[in-house]
Amino acid sequence: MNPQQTIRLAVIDDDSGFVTVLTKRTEAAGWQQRVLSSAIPPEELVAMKLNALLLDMSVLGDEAWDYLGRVCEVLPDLGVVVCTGRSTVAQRVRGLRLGVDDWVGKPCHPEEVMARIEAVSRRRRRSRADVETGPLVVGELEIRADQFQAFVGDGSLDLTRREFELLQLLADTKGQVLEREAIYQRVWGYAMAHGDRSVDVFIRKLRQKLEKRSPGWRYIHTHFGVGYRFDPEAVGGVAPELADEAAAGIDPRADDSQVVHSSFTVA
Amino acid sequence: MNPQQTIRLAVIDDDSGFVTVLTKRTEAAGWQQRVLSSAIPPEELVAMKLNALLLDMSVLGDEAWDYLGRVCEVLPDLGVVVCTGRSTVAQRVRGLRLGVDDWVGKPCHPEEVMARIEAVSRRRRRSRADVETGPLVVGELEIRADQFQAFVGDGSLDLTRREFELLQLLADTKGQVLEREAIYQRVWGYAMAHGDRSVDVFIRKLRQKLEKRSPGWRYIHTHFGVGYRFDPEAVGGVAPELADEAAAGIDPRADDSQVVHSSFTVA
DNA sequence: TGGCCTGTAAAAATCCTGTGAAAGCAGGGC
DNA sequence: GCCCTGCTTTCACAGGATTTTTACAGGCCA
Repeated sequence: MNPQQTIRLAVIDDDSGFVTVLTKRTEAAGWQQRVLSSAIPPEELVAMKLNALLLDMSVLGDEAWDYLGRVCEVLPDLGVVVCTGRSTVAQRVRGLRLGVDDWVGKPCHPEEVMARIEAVSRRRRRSRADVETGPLVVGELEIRADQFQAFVGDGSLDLTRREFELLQLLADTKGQVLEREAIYQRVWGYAMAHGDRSVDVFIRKLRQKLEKRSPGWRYIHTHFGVGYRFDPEAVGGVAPELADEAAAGIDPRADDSQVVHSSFTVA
Repeated sequence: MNPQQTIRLAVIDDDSGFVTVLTKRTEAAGWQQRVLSSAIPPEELVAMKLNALLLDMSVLGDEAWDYLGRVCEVLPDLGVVVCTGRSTVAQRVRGLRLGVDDWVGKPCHPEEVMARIEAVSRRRRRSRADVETGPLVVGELEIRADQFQAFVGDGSLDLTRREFELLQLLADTKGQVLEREAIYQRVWGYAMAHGDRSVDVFIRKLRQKLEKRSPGWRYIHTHFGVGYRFDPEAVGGVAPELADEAAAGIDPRADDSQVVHSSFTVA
C-alpha cells in the first residue's frame, strides 16, 4: 500500500563498476544513498539514520567479522546485506547468525540487490508507517506530530525533540509496559549501553513538563524492574468525569475502563 | 530479550531428499516443523501460528505467483523463504517485491537455509515486538505478557518481575512437573547454586498473592523430592476455615462473587 | 524415629529508580 | 573563529523495593 517509501542506504564497497551501476538505479528509484570505500565506525553509521547497509566483505579486510558483529549489535534495526565475491556456506551461515539479513554473491544483478534491500527494510517500516494520523489526544494532552510538540489547551509543553519523540512513543503504545531497552532502541535508534540512564532522565523531564501543564493528571507509570507505562489518569479532585476512578487507586488496566476502544465485551 | 526462541516452520516441498536432511537438522535445533507436500490455503497457515514458511516454487505449479502473493498479503508478519531450482533474476526480483523475504537456489546447504530462516524470523520478531500472544488464561487467572502482570478479574496480583516470570514459566508448562534446577535455569538464566532456596521462596510469594486474589483455587502443587507443578484446580465447596474470618467481621459472601464469574477460555 | 525435604518468616544484601547537578556537545550569532 | 545557549549525556547519591540468605519449624518417607 505504501509502495516506495524512500530508503536510506549506505554502501561500503570499492568495486567502482558495480557501485556505479547500482547508484544509477538507486537514484532513479529515489533512494538516498551514501557510498563509502572503506569501513567507518558503527557510531557514525548511527548518525546517518540508515534503513540499510550494503557491504562487501573484501573491503573490510581482517576486521570484517568483528566489524559486522559490532554493526549488528549496535544497530539491531538496520538492514544489513552483504554482497561479496565468492564465499563458503560456512561463511554465509556465520554472517547470517551474526546478524546479517541477507548475503548475495558477486557477480549479481543490481536490481536483485535492490529487491533484497527492499525486502530487508520492508518489515521494519510497516510498523511506523502510520504515524501520520491527526493529532493524538490523551487525557488533557494533545500530541501534534506535525509540530513535534504537545499541548494542554493552548499551552505548549515546550518539549525538546527527544522529549517529544519519547512522549510520542509512549502515547502510541499507551497501556503497554515498555522496557527501557525497547524505549531506547526505538527513540534513539540504536542499542542501549548497559547502565545508561538516559531514559530515566528523560522520563523525569517529561513528568516535570507534564505536571507543570497538566497537574491533576498522572501519565507515566513506573513498573519496577521492568520499565514504564503510559496511561493518563486523573488524580485528586480536579478532573470531573474520572475522579472516582482515581480515588479507587492505580489500576494498570485502567485503559480498558477509560478509553473507548472496541474490544471484546463479555456478558 | 529472548535469544533462542524456538521457530515454528512450515515446509512446502516435495523433494524428499532435501526435506529429510533439513528435518534432521531442524529437529536437532529444537524447531517445530510441519512438512506439506503441496500448497494449502493461506487461512490454514494462519491457524498454524508460524514464524516462517519455506517453499519450493515447483510444487505450486501455475498458481505459484498467485499463491505467494496471497500468502504474503494474508500473513504480512510471516517470514517467507523460497528455496527452489533455477530461477532468473527477474523471477527472484518479482518474488522479493511480492513480499518474499529471501530466495535461495537449489541445490543448497540446509544449514544455510536454516540460517536464512533465522535471519528472517529475527527481523520479523523485532518489528512486531511481543504483541503477538494474547493474554494467557488459566483458572481465574489472566496472564498478560505485555504488562508483566497477572490479573483476576480487574485486580492485579501486583507481581514483581521475578514473580511474574516464574508464574509465566509455570503457566506455560502447565501440567508438567518442573524441577527446581530447571525452573531456576529458565527464570534466572543461569545455573542454580547447590542449596539455593530462592525458588521455594518465590513459590511461596506467588502462592500468597494467588491465594489473596483467587481464593478457592489451587494453582501450584508440590511434588515432594521433585519440584513443582502448575495446574489450576477449583477447590470444592465451602471452606470451613473461613468461619473464623466471618466472625472477625469479613463478609463471607465476598467469596461467592469472586469465584464464579470468570472462566472463559480463549482458544 | 531419623534423615532429608519443604514452608515460613525475617534479616541482610542487592539492585533499581528518582533526583540534582556537572560535564559534554551542537548550533547560532557575532 | 569564539562565545553563548540550550540540549543531551553522564555521574553520584539517597531512599526504596526487591531479591537473596539464613534460620527454624514442621512434614514426608523409609
